[in-house]
Amino acid sequence: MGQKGVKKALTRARILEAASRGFRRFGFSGVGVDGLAKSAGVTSGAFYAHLGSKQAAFKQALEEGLNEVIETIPAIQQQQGDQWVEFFCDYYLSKSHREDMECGCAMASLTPEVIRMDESTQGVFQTKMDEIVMLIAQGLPGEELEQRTSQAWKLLSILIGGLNLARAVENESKAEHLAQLFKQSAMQVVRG
Amino acid sequence: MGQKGVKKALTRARILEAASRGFRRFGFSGVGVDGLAKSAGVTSGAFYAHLGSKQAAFKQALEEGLNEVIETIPAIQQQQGDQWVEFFCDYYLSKSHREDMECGCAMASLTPEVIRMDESTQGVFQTKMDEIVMLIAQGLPGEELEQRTSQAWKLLSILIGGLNLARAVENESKAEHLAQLFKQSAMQVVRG
DNA sequence: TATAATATATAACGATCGTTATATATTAGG
DNA sequence: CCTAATATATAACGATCGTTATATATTATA
Repeated sequence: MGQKGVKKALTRARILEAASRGFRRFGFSGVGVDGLAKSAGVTSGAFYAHLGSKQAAFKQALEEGLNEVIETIPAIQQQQGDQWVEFFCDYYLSKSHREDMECGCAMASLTPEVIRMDESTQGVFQTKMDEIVMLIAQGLPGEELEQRTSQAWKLLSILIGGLNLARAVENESKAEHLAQLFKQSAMQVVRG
Repeated sequence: MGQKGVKKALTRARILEAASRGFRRFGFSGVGVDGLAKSAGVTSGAFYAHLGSKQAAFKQALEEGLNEVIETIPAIQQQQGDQWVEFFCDYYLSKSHREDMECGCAMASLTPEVIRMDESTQGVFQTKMDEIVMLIAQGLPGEELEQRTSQAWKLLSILIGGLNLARAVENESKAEHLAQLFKQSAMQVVRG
């Protein structure tokens, strides 16, 4: 294959990245294939050649977006040590993350979309979320894995719900205030 | 005015109700004006005569949906007494509520949509959410109102995030398991 | 360099989008 | 009953929707 295959893979990655950003920012129905292709610097022909269909593109964008979380969490755990949860919550509810839907965490922006998707796409979501929860649980203090898994799910519900709530609030200082509250709430879950 | 005005108001209510259900189920961009009008038993002409535009319809549907919450919470508080929070959480994360996006709580289904709306619509959201939080805070135990207000916001982030997460999970028994977890988490917030 | 294979663009499809203008029922007031 | 007002339906607008078929570049191989 050689250079050609590499270039093709790069183009596919660029289109998928653009689709991923578009879906996060505008939602599945809020953006069209032409728009997604255009923001990747190609036309719809290339979009379909690489990703198959809009639905298939969403599924792949979802998978890629959750994979990003799966790669990020261990990195944070290693970098931050015992304080990783606080660091993670801080980042998750930070102003910059609140303001950047397009490049923000796929869990927060795509979960409401997944609800309306077909079984197969929901299957991808479920598999990847289980993986994410496992990684979080492994990094939590405590003995019983089951309890740490429960804590991880609780943590996610607070972070996802909290980020969406804070994002929906127009007033910036109010959003910041809420973010602080939700961080407290998240940390409380971890402490038992 | 008489009978004519009454009939008009009823028609408007029917169209708004249909719009509200459609937006909750499919999202703002996931459903069209023709579809909303049809499910109200009218055509787009009547839709525009009564609600003005699709955006305006969303705004009014949002307001009506949050008003429903504002009416429901005091009713539950009065009916259930001290146990009202548990009852509320139970209902909020119940199977029937999970399965019924169309008639379910507007906070959960519309918050992700509000993020993408204009400032004016976000203003409606903010005003109504403040009212809801106030009602919840008034019904919580504890002395300081500020702390109870904080608890109310935390409660909402868990319920909204939790409901969306549980809804996105295809496996029913897993969804039920998560719902139980999120209920625990919600109750923990209230207990301090 | 000629040819085969592949990657992308272009063009078109019918369908639906949100919206407006106009036509047609229906009702209220004289 | 007739007429004015009002409520709703119909029809059309240009735009965009997701998708497919075809044309055109570009590249690899021989």
